[in-house]
Amino acid sequence: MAPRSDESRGPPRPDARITRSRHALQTALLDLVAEMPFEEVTVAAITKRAGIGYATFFRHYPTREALLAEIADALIGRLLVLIAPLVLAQDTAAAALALTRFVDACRRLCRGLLVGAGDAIRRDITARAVAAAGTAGAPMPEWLPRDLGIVHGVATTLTILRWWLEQDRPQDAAAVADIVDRLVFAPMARPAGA
Amino acid sequence: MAPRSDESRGPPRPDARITRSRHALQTALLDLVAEMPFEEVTVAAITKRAGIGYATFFRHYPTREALLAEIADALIGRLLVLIAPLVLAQDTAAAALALTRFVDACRRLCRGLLVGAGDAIRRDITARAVAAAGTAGAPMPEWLPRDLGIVHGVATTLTILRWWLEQDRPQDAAAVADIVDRLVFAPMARPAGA
Amino acid sequence: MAPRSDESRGPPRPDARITRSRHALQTALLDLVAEMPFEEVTVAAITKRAGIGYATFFRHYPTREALLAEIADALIGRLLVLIAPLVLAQDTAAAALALTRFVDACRRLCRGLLVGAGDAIRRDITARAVAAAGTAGAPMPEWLPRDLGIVHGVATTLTILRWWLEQDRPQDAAAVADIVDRLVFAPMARPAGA
Amino acid sequence: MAPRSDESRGPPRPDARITRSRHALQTALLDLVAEMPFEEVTVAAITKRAGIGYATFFRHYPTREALLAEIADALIGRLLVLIAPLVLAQDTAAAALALTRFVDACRRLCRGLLVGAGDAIRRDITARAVAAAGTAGAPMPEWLPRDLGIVHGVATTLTILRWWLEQDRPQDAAAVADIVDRLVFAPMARPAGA
DNA sequence: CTCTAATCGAGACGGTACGTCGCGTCTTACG
DNA sequence: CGTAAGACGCGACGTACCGTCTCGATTAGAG
Repeated sequence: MAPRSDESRGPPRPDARITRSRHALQTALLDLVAEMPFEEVTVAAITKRAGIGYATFFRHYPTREALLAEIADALIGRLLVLIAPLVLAQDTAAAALALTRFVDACRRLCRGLLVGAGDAIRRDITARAVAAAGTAGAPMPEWLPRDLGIVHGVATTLTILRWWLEQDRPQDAAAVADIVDRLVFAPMARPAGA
Repeated sequence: MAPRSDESRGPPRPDARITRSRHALQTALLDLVAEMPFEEVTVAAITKRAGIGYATFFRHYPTREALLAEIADALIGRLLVLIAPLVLAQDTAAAALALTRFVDACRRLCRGLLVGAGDAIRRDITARAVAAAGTAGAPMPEWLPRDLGIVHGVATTLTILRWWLEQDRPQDAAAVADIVDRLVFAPMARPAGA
Repeated sequence: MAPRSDESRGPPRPDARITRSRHALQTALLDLVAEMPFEEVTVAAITKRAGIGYATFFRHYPTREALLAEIADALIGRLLVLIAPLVLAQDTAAAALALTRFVDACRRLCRGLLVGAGDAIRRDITARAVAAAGTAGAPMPEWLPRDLGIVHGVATTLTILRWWLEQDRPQDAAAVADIVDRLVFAPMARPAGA
Repeated sequence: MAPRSDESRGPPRPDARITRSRHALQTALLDLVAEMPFEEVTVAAITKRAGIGYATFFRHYPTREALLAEIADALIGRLLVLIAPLVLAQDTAAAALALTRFVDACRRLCRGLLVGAGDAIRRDITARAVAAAGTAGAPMPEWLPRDLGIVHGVATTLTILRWWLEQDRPQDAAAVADIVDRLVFAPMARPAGA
C-alpha cells in the first residue's frame, strides 16, 4: 500500500480534484486581495469564496502565505523569462520597458499583489524575486556587493511599480520604464569611477 | 508672577504618571523588538515587561503600531535635523555620510526597527519618514515626480540600511554612505539629459 | 488631636459638602434607574449625572448597592411607620390599602426600584424589608414558621406590587389592596384548621 | 426502513462532539453553582471545570445565563409533567405534595439553582416557570388577573422552596407541601366571596 | 476673618472578565 | 473508507468596569 507515495516525488499524479481545488483557492485569493489587504484576508474567507471546505485549505497549503507564494512565483517566473535575456545583454532600457509592459498587461493582478496588500506580502514577493534574480547571473560593479545589489534592485523596482499602480491617472509604461532605468538599472551599471 | 501661567497653553499638565507609563512602554517595546520580530510582540508582553497593567496600554496607544510610530517619529525627527541642511545644500555625499553615521551610532535601536521587525513596521517607518521628508523641501529633477522621488528615496535608503545592519561583519559607515550616495542620492540629482 | 473622632458617633458634623454630594448621588441613581436596569448603571454614569468626581462616589458608598440600600431604607422606613400599627391591630385590609396607596403616591420611585431594576436590587430591597418587618412584631399562626412568614409576606407583596407597577393601564389602589389582602395577609392570618 | 429518517426534521445532526461539550458545560456549571453564587461563576471557571476551551463556550451559549436557562428548562419541564395534571384536577394538596417531593428528590440541584445563586438567576428561572405554567391551563378565580396569578404562584412557590432548601434541618416534604398549599394554592382557588 | 484641614474634581492606574476572531488540528458523519 | 464539513483548543485582541490612588484646587467651619 502506498496511499501517499507521491509526497516524496515531484508532481507525479496531478489528480484532477487537487488541481481544481488549488486553482479555486488561487482564484479566490486573487479576488479577495483585489478587495482588501492581504493581511485581512482570512482562510475562512478564501475557502468560502472558493466554495471549498475550510480544512481542505490546509491540505493544499500550510498557510495563506504559501498560497500567495505559489501565485507570486508563477508571475515572477513568467516575468523573468522576458527580462533575464535583456539584463544579461546589458540592455537596461529594454529590460525596464519589458518589465513595465508586462506589469501593465496584468495590471489588476499586480495591483492586488503590490498595492492593496500589506508589506508582509510585499516582503514575500520581494524575497522570491530576489531568489529568482540571484539565479540569473546579472553583472554587478565591484563597489556594489552582489547580495545588496539584488535586494536593492528588486525592492526599488517594486517600490516604483507600486507607486505607478496606485496612481489615479497612471502614466505611460515607457515613461515609467525610463524612471526605472534611471533610478535602478543605470546606477547599478555605473562603474566605480563615475 | 503667576505660579501656573502655563495653564492656558497647549499641554498644561503632563501628569507625571502618564509620562512614566508611556516611557515604560516605549522602553519595553524596544527591548522586546531587539529580541523578536515586532509582529510577534504581544501587548501583554509589552505591558508585562513595562510593569504596567494590560488595559493601561490602550489608554495611551490604540495599537502596538501607534506605540512604535511614536518611537520611530522621535528617531526620524532627530535624523532629519542632521541631514536636512545637507540635502538642501545638495551635498549628497555629506548627507549620506551623516545618515550612516547616525544609524551606526544607534545601531541597536535601528536594528530593532529595521531588521528584526516585520514589514508592517517597516512600512510604518517608511510612511513616517516619507511624511517627514516631504516637509523638508528637497530639490527634485523634472523627470522624477516629486511624490515618487520621496517614496523611492526613503524606501531605497531603508533597504540599504537594513542590508547593512543585518550583516554579520558590518562594513564601515563611510563605505555604506558611498553606496547610498551612488544608488540613491546621486541618481535622483542627475538632470534629464544625463 | 482627633481629626476623625466623629466616625464612631452618629452624624456629628454633617458637613454641607457631604450632604450635597450624597444627595446628588441618590438623585442621580434614581434618575438612571428609571431609565435602565440597576445592574447596568455604572458608577461612572452615576457620578457623571450627579456632576461629581468619580472617586468621590467611593468616599461615600463602598458600592453601588450601598447607595441603593440607603435609598430603599428610607423608603421602607416611611412605609413601615404607616402600616405597622395596622398590622399589629390585625386590620389586614386597612394595612393593604395603606400599602398600595403609599406606593401609588410615589409611583415613579417605586417603579424604578421594583420594575426597571434587576433582581439583585429587588433582593436587597426584600432583605431590608424583611429585616424591618422582623422588628415589627407581627402575629403569626402556629403552622407558619416565623422566618418563612416574614420572607413570604414581603416577597409576595413585592411581586404583586411589581406586577401592578408594570401594568400599562394600572388598576385602582383599592383593587390591588384587595388582591394583596386575599393573596398575602389573609392566608397568613388563617388558623391551622382552616 | 430508512436508517436516518429523522434527518429532515428539527435537529438533523446532533454531532457527538456538540452533545459532549454541552453536557460538560452543564455539569460544570451545576458543580460550580453548588459552591458559589451563580453571579460569581465566570465563563473561564466553567470551561476550565468542563475541560473545554474558553471560546468554545460561546459557540454553544451566548451568555452564562443561556446555559443556565437550558438547565432550568429541563428541570421545569420534568416538574410540569408531574404536577400539571393535578393542578388541572384542582387537587391542590396533591399538587403541592408532588412538587415538594420532586424538589426533595433533586435537592442538591434545586439548592444550587435557588439558594446559592443570586436573584438574577432566580428571575430567569421564574420567568421560564411562568412561561411553562402559562401553557398549562390552570383555572383562576375572577378577582385574580390571570397573568398576576401565574407570576404570583410561581414566585411565591419559589420563595417558599428556597426558604425550605436553605434550612439547616429541613422539614418533611409533606409539611412544606401543606404550607405551600395554604399560602399559595388554596388562596388562589378561593372564590370571590370568601 | 482668617487659617487649616476635610472634601472635592479629575482621571490615571492595576486588575479581572468579557466576548470576538483567526489559526491550524482533529473528529465526525456521510457519500 | 476516504473526504468535506466544521467543532475544537488555543491565544491575542480590545473593551468595560471596578475600586484604589495621587494630584491640586476649593471651601467649610473653628479659632
